[in-house]
Amino acid sequence: MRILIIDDEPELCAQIAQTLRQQNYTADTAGDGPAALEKIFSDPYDLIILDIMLPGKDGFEVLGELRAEGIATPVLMLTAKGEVADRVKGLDLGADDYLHKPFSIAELLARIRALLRRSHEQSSSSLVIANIRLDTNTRMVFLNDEPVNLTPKEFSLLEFLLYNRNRAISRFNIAEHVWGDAFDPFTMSNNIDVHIKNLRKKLDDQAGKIIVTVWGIGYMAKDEPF
Amino acid sequence: MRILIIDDEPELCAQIAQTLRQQNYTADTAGDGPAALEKIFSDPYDLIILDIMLPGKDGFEVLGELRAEGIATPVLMLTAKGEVADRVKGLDLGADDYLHKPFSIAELLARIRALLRRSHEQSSSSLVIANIRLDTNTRMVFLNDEPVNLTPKEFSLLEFLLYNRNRAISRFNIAEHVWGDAFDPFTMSNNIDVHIKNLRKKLDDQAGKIIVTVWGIGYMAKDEPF
DNA sequence: TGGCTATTTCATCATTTCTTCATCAAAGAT
DNA sequence: ATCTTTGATGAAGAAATGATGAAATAGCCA
Repeated sequence: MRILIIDDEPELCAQIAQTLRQQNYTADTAGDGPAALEKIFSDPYDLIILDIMLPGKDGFEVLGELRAEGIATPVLMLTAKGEVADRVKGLDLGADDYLHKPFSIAELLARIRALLRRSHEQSSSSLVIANIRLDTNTRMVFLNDEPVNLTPKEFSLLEFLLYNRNRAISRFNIAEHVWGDAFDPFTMSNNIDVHIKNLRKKLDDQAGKIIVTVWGIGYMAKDEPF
Repeated sequence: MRILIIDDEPELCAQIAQTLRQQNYTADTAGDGPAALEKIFSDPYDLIILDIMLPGKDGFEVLGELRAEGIATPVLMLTAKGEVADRVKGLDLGADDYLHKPFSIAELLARIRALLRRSHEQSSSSLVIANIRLDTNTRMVFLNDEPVNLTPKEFSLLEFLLYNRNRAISRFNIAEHVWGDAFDPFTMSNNIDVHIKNLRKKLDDQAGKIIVTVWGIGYMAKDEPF
């Protein structure tokens, strides 16, 4: 699950992002409206945490632009002001929930779970491809109904590939989603390739039948032998 | 057993919560309807203690929403008014029992036990895994039919793991369920790990055969050696 | 209060996972 | 066919995570 945190206090952003990553979400941050919108448009998120008070373009404007573009991602707004007027304004614009600063991390997590459940409640928690089944709830993966032991990174990587099945995914995209902010776009290492290799090995994907290499682009999880 | 107390008097909430924790329940509290619903939806409880008089959304509304969402958790309603009308209204919505304020703690505990017994009487009170048997009623644990002496926290932890057998459970999840509100998400201590260690020792789980470590996530109680 | 037990914290060690790097293999271009 | 670019692989060091023993603190009961 990808979550974007939009707040002008870097420490708060970092703290929330770190907590979310510990919960196995993929968390990105943005310090102002334009940066946030750019990230959202370039690749959609599952949830957006949006502070009302932002320099330049404020939270309401960001929310308004989002909805105007037809992006229906759930938005959890953070507010220091407790006025009803703000609340109403946000609701009109399509905010999904509110949280007043200061808040406890426990409460934030509870709201996030509630919003994600609400928006995803029709979807199953199992991603299946060929003889592989990945359960996003229990974080377990089965190969021919036998559990496979994946490391956290391997799991997230496979989850992301399956989530985008039959679509070629660039390494940059993978890094962005699976590693989030914690990834260095200038690294020369072939870190991702190594994880792909390990995944293939564990999934007995000897000929790269399931995780296909897309030359010059990246990788793809393939359903059918086309 | 997780119990949620919904009342707008913080002292009463705290007092009940403390009493329940002494009885080895996991008790959370909520001061108003929305906060309560949030908690209930984000993770179900075994019993809900609900005051009728709440600021904003009253107890009946909360109960109505719960049942509308298909949540069948037993609800014990607290009421200061003794009217028959209220009683009928609550029963229509699916309240399971009533208690008139002021009440004695002893009576509250008796009702709680009765409700929990009633809601769990069809299900067995024994959780068995490998050569370990845990009885949720008597709070006793047997290893090869020999009683094992577990502390309250150890028991709750094992109970929770067994209740979620063959599912990887995160430390956060464990903390949330076994410690409830009384847990600090920012603690740096490895408290849970220590309890796991002690459990393994007492259960003679030398190679971590029963309580398995799920790297990067948490722990899992494993049935079969797959 | 004092003594007992349970719980939490802390420091350290052990293990697993992640990243990097060097080298080899494969695909595409000329 | 050869060259260039891109991907695959094995191994080693770095980093992160978990296990453990012991000490400190908190909670309970007489």
